[in-house]
Amino acid sequence: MVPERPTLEGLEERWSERWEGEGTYRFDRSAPRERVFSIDTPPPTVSGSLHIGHVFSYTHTDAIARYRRARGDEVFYPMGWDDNGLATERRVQNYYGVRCDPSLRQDPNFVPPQKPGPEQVPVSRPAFIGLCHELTAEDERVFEATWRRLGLSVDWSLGYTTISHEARRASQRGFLRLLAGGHAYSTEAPTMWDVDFQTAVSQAEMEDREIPGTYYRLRFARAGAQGSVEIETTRPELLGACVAVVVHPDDERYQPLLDTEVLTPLFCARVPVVAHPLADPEKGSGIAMICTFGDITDVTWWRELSLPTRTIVGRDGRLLPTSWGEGNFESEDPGAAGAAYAQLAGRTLARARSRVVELLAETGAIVGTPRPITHPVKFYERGERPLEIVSSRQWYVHTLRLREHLLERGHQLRWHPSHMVHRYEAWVEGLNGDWNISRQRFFGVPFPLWYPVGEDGAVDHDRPIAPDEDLLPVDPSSDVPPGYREDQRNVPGGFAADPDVMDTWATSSLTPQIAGRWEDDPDLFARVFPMDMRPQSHEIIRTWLFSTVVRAEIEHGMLPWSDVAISGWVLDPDRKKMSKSKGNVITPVEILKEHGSDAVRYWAASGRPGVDTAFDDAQIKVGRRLAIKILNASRFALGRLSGGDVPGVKAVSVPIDLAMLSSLGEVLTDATVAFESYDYARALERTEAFFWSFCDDYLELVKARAYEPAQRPEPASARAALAAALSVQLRMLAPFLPFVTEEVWSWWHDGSVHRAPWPTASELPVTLDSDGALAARSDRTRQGAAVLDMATYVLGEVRRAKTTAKRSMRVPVARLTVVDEPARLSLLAQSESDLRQAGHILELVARPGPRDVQVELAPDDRVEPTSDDQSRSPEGRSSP
RNA sequence: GGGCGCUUAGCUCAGUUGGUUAGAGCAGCUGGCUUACAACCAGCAGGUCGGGGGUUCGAGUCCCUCAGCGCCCA
Repeated sequence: MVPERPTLEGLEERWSERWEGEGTYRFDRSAPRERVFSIDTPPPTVSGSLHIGHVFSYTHTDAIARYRRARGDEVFYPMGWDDNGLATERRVQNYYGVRCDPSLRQDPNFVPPQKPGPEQVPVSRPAFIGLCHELTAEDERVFEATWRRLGLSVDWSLGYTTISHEARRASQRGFLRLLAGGHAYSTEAPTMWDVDFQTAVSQAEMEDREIPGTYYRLRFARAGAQGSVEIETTRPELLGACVAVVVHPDDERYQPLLDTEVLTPLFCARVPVVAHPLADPEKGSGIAMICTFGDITDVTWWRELSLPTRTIVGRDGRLLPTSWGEGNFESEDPGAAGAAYAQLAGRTLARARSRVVELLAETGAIVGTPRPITHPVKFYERGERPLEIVSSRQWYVHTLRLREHLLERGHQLRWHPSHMVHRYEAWVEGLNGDWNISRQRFFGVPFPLWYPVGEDGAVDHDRPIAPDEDLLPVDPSSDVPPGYREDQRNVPGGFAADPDVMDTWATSSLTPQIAGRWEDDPDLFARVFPMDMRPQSHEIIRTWLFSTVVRAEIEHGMLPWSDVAISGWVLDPDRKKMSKSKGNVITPVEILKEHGSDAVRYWAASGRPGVDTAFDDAQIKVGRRLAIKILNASRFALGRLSGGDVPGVKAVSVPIDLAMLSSLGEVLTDATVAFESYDYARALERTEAFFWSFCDDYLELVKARAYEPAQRPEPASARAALAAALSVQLRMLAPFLPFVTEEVWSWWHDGSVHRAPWPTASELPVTLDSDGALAARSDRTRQGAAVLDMATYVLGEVRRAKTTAKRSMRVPVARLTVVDEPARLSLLAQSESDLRQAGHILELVARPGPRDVQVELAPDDRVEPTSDDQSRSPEGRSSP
C-alpha cells in the first residue's frame, strides 16, 4: 500500500520497535563459521556522554554490517559498554557526593545520599562499587535508546559490559593464564604516577604537554678541587634527590670534570659527574642533574648507569621525611642538610620548590635570574598535574620481547585505510617498557591474587596465591584464598589481598573474548573468533588495538580479527577538534530528532574511511532531501504498478529502459567492490549519484509512457524497469538510510529490506562474464545505454532553451531540429516518443551534419492558471 | 626532531593503472507551481588542481623540492 502523502516523521520509533519485535538483526548462532561475519564493536564509555563522533563512526560500522547481512552473512554484531575505571568512579563521586574508603566495613543498611553534600561521604568499597553498577545501568539505558534511534543493526541480546560477572571472569582468567605462561610479572620499579588520581599510569595513557617552566642555574662546588660548575634545572625541589650529574660524552667543555665529583648545594651530597649520550649539550648549560626521578630520562640514566636512588617524593606528591647522613642520603654536612630539608619535608612539590629557591638564594647558590621557558612534560591524559615518578610494586605484561611478533601481526592485518598501519608500527617500534597493567583504583577488575604474609608481617610478593579458574571471578579483598580463613587476613602467618585492579585496557583488550563468551560458551566462541572486523578510531591504535593484538597473540597465537576499519574524528565546522572545554560539542540526540536519523547517517556515511570530517549541517539537510526524494520517487514508481502486480524484469524490452538498468548494473558493481574493501562512502556516493539522475532524467523521460494502459508492451516495459530499478536501489541504499528504505519496501514487500539479499547483476538484463563479474554490455544493452545518454543530451538542450527563454518547462516545442552523426540520430529515433512527451515536442527533425540542436518554442501565449488548475494542486504546494 | 596524512570552484569533497574540454553537492545568480516531489524542478556562473622543478607524445594523477595545515610519536 502506497500512502497518499508519505512522510519521514515517526519512522525511527515505528521501525526500531518493529525490528526489535521481529528480531530482524538477531544473530543466528547455528550458522556455520564460514557464514559468520563478526564485529568487535567498540564499547563506549557509558559514564562519558555520547557525542556526535560516536554517531559518525558507529554509522560506518553499521553500514558495513548491513551490507554483510545482505550478502548472506550471519552478522555477529554485539554492543558492549565500557563502564569500569576512572570515568565511572568520578561520576559516582560527583553524582552521589561519596568517596570510596576501602578501610570501611560494608554497612548492610547503606543508603546513598540523595544529593551530594558539601563534604564527600566515605563509603565502603562494596557500597561504592554498588553505586557504580547502579549508575552505569542507568547510563546504558540512555545510550541504548540513542543507538536504537540511530538505527544500529545491533543484536541487543548479545550485549556485554566490561565490569560484568562474565567480563570479570574472562579478565581474571586471562590474567591467570598470563601468569601461568610467564607473560606477566610483578616488580618494584619506577612508575609514572598521578598524584591527584593516586594511581599508576601506563605509557599508553601518557601524553606530552607544552607547559611553562623556569630554568634555575645552580652552582655546584667541586669536591676536593677548586671551582664550581653551573647546572640548569627546572626542578630545584628535587635537589635532595640528585644522585649524579651528567654530560654528553663528546662535550669538550666538561671533559675535565668526568669521573670527578661535585657537591650538591644545601645538602652537600657528593655526586659523580657521568657521561651519557642522552645528555643534550644544547639544553641549559649542557650539564644536568640526575634525580630519583624527575622524568623518564632520569629513569634511563639510573638504569643504564647503575646509579643509587634517593627517593624524596611520596605518592601524595609531598616530600618524604629523610635522614641525612644515613643510608643512601649521604652528606658531607648532615647537620646542614637535615636543617635545610626539615623546611621542605611534608610540603607539596610546588611549595617545596619555592622554599628551595629561597634557601638557594640565601646561600648564593643561584646564578643569575631564573629563565622562563616552555617545555614538554608528561601528563596522564585525563590529569591536570604533571606525572611524578615513584617506585612501587606493579604488574607488567611482557611486551618488549614480543615486539617482532607484534610488528609481523600488524602487517598481517588488513587496514582500512591502509596507511593507518604506520601508527601501529611507530607505536610498537617506540615501546620503551613493558605494559603496566596495575591501577590503584576500586571500580575495576581486581587482580585475582593473594600473597602469603610471613611470620614477620612482610608480604611475600614472590609467591602469589591464585584461585582455581572455576572459582572466578573473585574479589580478593572479600574472598579468602584456598587453605586460609578470613581471620588470617593481613596478620602474620596469614595472607594479604592484592590491593589493585587491572588497567582498563587489560579488560578492553579482551573484547573479542568477552563478546564471544570465551570458555563460557566454546561453541559460540568457535563460530565468532577470530573476528572479521575491528572498527575504531585512530587515536586508540596504541591502546585498544595494540593491547587486543597482544592478548590474542599470547592467548591464541593469532590475530583477533582480519580487518580493522579506522574512522576519523568529527571536527567542528571550523575544523577544530571538538571538546567540552571549547564548548563546541554537539549532542547527538538533538541532532537526530531535528533532522531525522537517516539524514544524519547520510552525513556520517559521506565521511571517507579514516578521514577527519567537519560537522556539516548542510550535508545533513542534503541527506534529508535524499530521504524525502526516495519516498516521493518510490510513490511515483509504485503508483504505476496496479494492485501489487509487479511485472518481472523480462518484460523490459524498450531500449531506453534497458539502458537505465544497464547503467544501474555498473553502479551496482562499483558499489559492491567498494563495500568489499570497506569503502562505504564510495558505495554511497555512486549509488546516490545514480539515484538523482534516475529521478531527474529517466523518470521524466518514461513518465508519460508509464501512465499508459498496461496491456501494451511499451508501458509494461517502463513499469517493469521502474520496479526492478527501485528494488535494486532501495537495497543499495538500505545500509545508509535504513528507515526510509524499510518504509518504502514495506509498501510492496512482506519481509524487511534489511533481510533482503544484496542485488546482483543477474537481476538486471545484463550479461555476466565467466568470472561472474559484470562484463562489457551485450550488444543490446550497449546500444541501450547510448540511447539513454542521447535522450538525456537532447532533453538537456530542450530544457536549456526553455530556461534561457524564461519559459515554463511545460511550454511546447514547435519544432526541434537535431543535427548529428547518423549513428547518434538512429539512437535518437529509439527514444523519440519518450523524448517528445517529456519535452512537449510537437515536431522533431533529425538530419545529419555537424552536431547542433535547435529548439523553436511555441509562441508565448501563456494564460494565467484558472482556479480549477489550482484546486488540483496538492496541499502545501502554494508558497507561504 | 622523526613519521603519516592533507592542500582541486566561495564552502564540503570526488577524481581508480598517467589519456577528450578537471566533476558533484552546498551556497550564489536567473527562471519555472511541471497530475511523485515547491521540503520540488530547470538553467547559469564559478577552478593557472598550494609554489617551483623534473620524467613523458601527454601530469590533478608519477618523481624531486619548497611552503602551509592537521595528526601521531619523541
